[in-house]
Amino acid sequence: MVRRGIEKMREQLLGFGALVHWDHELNSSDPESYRWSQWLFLKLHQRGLVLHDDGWKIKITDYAEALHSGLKQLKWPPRTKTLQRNWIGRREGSRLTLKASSELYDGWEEVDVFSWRIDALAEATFVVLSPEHALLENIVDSLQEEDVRDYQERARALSDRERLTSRGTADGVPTGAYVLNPVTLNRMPIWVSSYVLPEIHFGAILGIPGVHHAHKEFAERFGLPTTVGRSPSTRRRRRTGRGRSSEGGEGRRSIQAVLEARDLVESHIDWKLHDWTFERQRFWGEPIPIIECPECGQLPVPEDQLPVRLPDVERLPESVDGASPLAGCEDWLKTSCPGCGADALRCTDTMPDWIASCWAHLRVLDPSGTDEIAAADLIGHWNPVNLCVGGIEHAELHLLYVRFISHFLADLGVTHREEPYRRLFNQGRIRAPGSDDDPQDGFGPRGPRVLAGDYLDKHGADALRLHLLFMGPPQDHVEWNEEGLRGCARFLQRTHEAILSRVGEGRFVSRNVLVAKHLLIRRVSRAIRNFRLNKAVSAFMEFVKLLRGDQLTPEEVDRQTLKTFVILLTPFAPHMAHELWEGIGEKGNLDEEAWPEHSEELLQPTDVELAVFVNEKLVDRLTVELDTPKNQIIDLALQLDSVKSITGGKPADRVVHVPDRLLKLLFSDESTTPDSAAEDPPDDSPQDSPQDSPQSSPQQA
RNA sequence: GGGCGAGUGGCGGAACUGGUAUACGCGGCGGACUUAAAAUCCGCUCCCCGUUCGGGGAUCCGGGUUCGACUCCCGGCUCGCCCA
Repeated sequence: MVRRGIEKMREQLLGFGALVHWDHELNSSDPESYRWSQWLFLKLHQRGLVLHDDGWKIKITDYAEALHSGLKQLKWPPRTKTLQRNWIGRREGSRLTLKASSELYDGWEEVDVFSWRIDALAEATFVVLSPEHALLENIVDSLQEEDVRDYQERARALSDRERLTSRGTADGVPTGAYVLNPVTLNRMPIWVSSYVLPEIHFGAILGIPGVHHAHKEFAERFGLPTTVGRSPSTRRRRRTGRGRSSEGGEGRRSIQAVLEARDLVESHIDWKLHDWTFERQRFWGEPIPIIECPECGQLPVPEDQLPVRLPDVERLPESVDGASPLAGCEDWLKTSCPGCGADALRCTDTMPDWIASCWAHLRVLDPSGTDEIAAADLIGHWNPVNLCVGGIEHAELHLLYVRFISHFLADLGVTHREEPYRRLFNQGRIRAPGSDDDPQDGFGPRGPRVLAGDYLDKHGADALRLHLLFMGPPQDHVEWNEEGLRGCARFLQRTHEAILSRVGEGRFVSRNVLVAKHLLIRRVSRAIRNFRLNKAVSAFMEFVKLLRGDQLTPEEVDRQTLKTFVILLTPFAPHMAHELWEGIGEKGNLDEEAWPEHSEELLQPTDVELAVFVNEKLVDRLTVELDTPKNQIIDLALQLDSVKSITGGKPADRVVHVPDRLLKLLFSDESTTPDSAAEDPPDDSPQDSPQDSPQSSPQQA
């Protein structure tokens, strides 16, 4: 089935005129290919980056700092970088160790909290723990114990999303326990709320209602104190949001120093990023190359025994109790321990599908090599990827994982660059109309599909390509519509006719044609550089329109212009371009033609048309030579009939001149509106016009 | 709930660093060719008022900065995307 899908895809790409290096094709379902996922796992395992407690995890958090700072050098869209940065969630602050106890509890427990506003510690009034917090085992007051148990039970049923969603209305229960505020020595009550996730901030939040709005809401809802009785000196600190003012900074440092001396606090960087859950219970994934031996425990599969293939099965085994279906493949499951040779079992978990795309950009360089992921010289030459094109939906996960693995491989010495993709472009998706209305009905996971093949047959590959590009800026999501497709097909026909009918007609090249040609080169090249391909298509359309219009005769369009046009068109409509290339009698290989360059000098006009404004009104246009001095332009403008009819030939009170663009003549009210001037009260308004001349009746011109 | 982004004609969208809003295409209307239709070609097409000239109003809404704002700032509304 996979093979059939690939065939189909390949057929469509060919039909679409896509240029693909087929000898670099990578099929991640091929064991010889997915062995590299397993190889990678073994390397991570070797370096101690694989964790196994509740499940398999990869310690991506070891690379948090590198992934955060590595973003700086990348030429990526700013918003994608922001998404990454937020996802990694670096926050500098302090880890504070507090003493916790309760009425009936004998002694003190320690609890760590994170805060980036330790300077406001004196204003802290409560602490909230996540329901999973270990401290809850010990110190919950017996009166509250049942409530807390219930609450923990309920929280377990919620997804992280549901827990975070409740922020504004976060619920919670008191524990009856308290911590001591080391500055004020006040007892601060400990609460439990599902809003606090166990991975973040040590699973404990220090409630400072005076600083954090959300804390204030929480405190008010449950009748917790929002201020401290006395007013500590730190209250003076201004609310500067980020706490970047020198005042706040100093306050923070001094308190920090005092607490540090008492060993209660230390600088800490908190990350939102958490370790990568690296297991799935699916059949279709790379098996995690681990063998469980009753004697030796978990051992990695030796590298020379890779790949661990998926078993050949007629039908998928049922998955029992949420275990992987692989647990039902007995022959596959049973193996021998690589350590002692005894009977042992394979790990039945498979890897997440993100993993293959973490190394694919290296493997495609050398997909048939058997000894290494790719030959070192090829990696040296091609890595990192110059440009990666992918949807914005990959901004967090894929791009984070591939960067992590790339950093890791650089540490291993496999590559010499940490970052995998130097440049990134996020293209949008094309959605079928009404995607959100009926998301059921066996459509794809992203809504109903639009099948390229249907349209290829109808109007041809070139028309479809142009239409796809012309629908909108490539970085935006657009809704599919077929309407414009005919327009593109029509454009191609007109182009065909326009070019071929001019073969052999040209006698010379006029300046107009030359300018149009260079303008086209500039527009198309720029559009490609900026990924605004829709604008390139517009440029072609305008050029063909000009060619066919009355303004140009066939005699003034030389052969070189036709040739240039065809070269520019090639990446957009390759089939048409090749046909035209032959049609205009060119023999060479079109694909090897150099990309045309435009001349900025030639596009510099000798005359420019200025817009002439009187106050806010566009009144006329004035054609002058380039670089005509301002005074001269003003004189010319004042003599225009259109201007005189309004101003009566008076000089302007003020002039704004934007070279080569516009000239704006500003008059005070009285001089342009005779009626209102007459009605104006005698005492003069404080309008400060430079030349103070309220002659109230401008004559008609 | 959070993060991010976007709102321009009937529709997709142009507008370079704040400087003539609506390029290009679709759709619509009118015309040409045709026995007729399709296809093709030509013209018109932001809205309102007056016959053309013309006048007024429009870039989601409300403020601000500026001679000048789709563009910059503040507030609001709506929609979209993502959330291991």
